Amino acid sequence: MEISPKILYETLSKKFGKQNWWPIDKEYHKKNNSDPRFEIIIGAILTQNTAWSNVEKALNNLKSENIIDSKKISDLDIEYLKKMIKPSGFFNQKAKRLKNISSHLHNNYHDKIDDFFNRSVNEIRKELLSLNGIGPETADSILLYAGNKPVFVVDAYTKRISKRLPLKTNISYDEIQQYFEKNISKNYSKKETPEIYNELHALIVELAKNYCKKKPDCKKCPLQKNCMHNKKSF
DNA sequence: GTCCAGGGCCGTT
DNA sequence: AACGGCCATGGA
Repeated sequence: MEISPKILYETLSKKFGKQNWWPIDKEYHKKNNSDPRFEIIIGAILTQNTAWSNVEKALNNLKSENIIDSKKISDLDIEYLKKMIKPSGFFNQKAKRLKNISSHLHNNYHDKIDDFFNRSVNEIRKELLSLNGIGPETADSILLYAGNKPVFVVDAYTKRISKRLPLKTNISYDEIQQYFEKNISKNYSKKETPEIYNELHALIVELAKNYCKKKPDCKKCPLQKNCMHNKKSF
């Protein structure tokens, strides 16, 4: 059976249900009158090539000191910040990256995340990519999950699945992204695309963690009928 | 002990 | 343009 991003989304959402990304502690932000979008920005950097369970430990350390805040992080002693985020790994470079984007938001937008996001996707994306430590996936995660922009996030899992199924796309970041966005925007209304991108990326992560692993577990995979990966003819 | 995780940078070819 | 080494912790 022919596979497309649309079929992928329908099949996976039937199998796994709603994913409710980005995982966010809403109670914390209500209590502290802080902006959950900034927690997403921080989390997007901390989770670079890192298991989310480790990111949660780092985020909890920051929350216990109530420093999920762009001004506070840009003022914070970097050695102290390293200690706080240590469980998330790569803490030397990540501490720099966190201070980097925090001071950018503080200096240029006076910590007003609304002003940062209230522009065109292209403008925001270019600005994010210009910051050291923010590549395409981190930028797009911030755009989609914090900014609610219609941007599909490509990660290592998406590349792996695209290659195995295979989907009719090359494996570069931009080509896969355009392929998904073209197909989804063709099949759904403009209003619902951010939500579809949100779910689909999270569903792909779920699929890759449980079935389409490095060593694939194809026996009960929900895409077995669509996938050519372990078929003899392929 | 080994492998892997919701990447990105930098140097080499 | 493409590729490899590097960054680091914690759970399986």
